[in-house]
Amino acid sequence: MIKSISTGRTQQGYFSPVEKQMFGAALLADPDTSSPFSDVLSIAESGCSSSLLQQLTSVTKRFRHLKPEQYLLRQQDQFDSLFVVKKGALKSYRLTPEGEEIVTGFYMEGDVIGAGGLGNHKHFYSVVALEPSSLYEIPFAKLLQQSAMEPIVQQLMLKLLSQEMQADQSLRLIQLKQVKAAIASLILNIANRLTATQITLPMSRVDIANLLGVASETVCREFTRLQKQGLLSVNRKHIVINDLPQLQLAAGGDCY
Amino acid sequence: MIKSISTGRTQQGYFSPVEKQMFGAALLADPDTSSPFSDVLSIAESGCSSSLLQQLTSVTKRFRHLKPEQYLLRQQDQFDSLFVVKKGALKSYRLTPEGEEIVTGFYMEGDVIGAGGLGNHKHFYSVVALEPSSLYEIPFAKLLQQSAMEPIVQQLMLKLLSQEMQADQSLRLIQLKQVKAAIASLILNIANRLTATQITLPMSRVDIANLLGVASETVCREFTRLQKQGLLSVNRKHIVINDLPQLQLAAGGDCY
DNA sequence: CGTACGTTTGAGGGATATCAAATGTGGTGG
DNA sequence: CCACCACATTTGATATCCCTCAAACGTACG
Repeated sequence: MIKSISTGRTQQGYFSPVEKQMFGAALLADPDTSSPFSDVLSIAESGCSSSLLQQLTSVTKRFRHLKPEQYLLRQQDQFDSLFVVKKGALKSYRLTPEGEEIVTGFYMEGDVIGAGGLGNHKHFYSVVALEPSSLYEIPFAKLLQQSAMEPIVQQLMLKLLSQEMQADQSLRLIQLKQVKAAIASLILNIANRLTATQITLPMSRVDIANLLGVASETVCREFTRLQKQGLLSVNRKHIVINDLPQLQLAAGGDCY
Repeated sequence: MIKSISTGRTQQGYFSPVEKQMFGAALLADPDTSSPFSDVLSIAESGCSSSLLQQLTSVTKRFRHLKPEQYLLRQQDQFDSLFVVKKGALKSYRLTPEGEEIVTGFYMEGDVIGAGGLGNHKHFYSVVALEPSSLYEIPFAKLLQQSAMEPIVQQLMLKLLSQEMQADQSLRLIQLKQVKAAIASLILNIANRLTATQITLPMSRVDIANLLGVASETVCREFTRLQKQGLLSVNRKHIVINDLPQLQLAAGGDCY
């Protein structure tokens, strides 16, 4: 457990800011249990009680289970549902006209996937599992067809969208950093989510490179450099954080 | 008028993709006129007719007029309203802990501002006018309090959010390009919006640099280089497109 | 055991940053 | 209307970061 990393805030797509409540954990509460909803009341930031979650869990139509390299959805797929990651890790990406992969996000427990496709009823990226994963499926399109949506559900929807928006913003900010700082941020973020100083990355060096828009060799070299400086121990995908304060410093502060 | 640039799609924050209808123009229709709504029926992508616009215009509480360097909103401001640009140009930005400005978007006619703040009721960037601007104000927070929102208005809201999301995505993709390609994309985008081969940039070189995450000198040099290659004529903020096909090529295709 | 693939390391080149200075340009006050 | 100042833009020289091509190295998997 890392005390100083864990700020008690939920991250979206690895890079979300600002949320103060364990928002993701809320949705992760098993739909057929009834008690753990108390965490969640703050979602709508009103006293709206558990009806919100009941609404949601009642519309969580089914679950999806994916093996590594299986696709959750593909670019240009019709938008039908939102997904919330229950367990596992996934990446989303687009292809350039030249066929290069541009990774647009990583998703772990509690993250919401697919909100961006809502506007024009098409997803604009593909999502594939990096490890065995299970997800909640929320039939969003169906919700929209209802003549009048419960206001509290509306608020949740909007919150989901807004969260994905902020995740995108954060990702943009990461990309502006130097590679070393970006990687430090990435490691800190994952460690934060898993509340562990010792993590196993779900994604490859190439995936990280494609997220940051740099060459995979550069990612390797920066990992090596962070290790030589004593901040990390790196062995393939196994990472151990050795000097947390220095790593935070290298990340340029996790302030954004 | 540039034929080949004008694809008839609306851009959001300069970089939005995908929208096929003149979405912005819809909202720009003067609220007290009654006819020019026909363009707009496609917004909700159903045959929902003009009730949508009536809803919207009925809630467009008031207008905001800003002189250059006046602020529309500030980071951490409470979220109350969405804004739609009627005329002018604005930029949004955040400050790094070191006080550097990170430009998060430019906004022109028809663009929507502020959707990202919806989730946690706070705006996460400041927005300032680059030139004399006027905006529609949509009291969004108030809309949310209504016990049941018209489904068609819900759809519009979601579309607005989704559009801002796609704009963010597009911006990320731009940032991954080389500076030359990014600048070419920027010019093409503005020219596209204004349907003119001859444009006056509303933003400074520094603003562009802060958007792309590069040094302002680099932006200058790339402008110069594009001019030397005969693609553009550059005089301060006055830009003339001389070789459209080549410029599109330099942008890496406007495919994303 | 061997192959396939992801990772790591090396050398050289290109793109961009940084520091510095020159050049306009618009605005302000005389 | 002109002189001057403040500021944005442009250009130059050098340093740094990152890319590209290449090869070596492990590690997992058949």
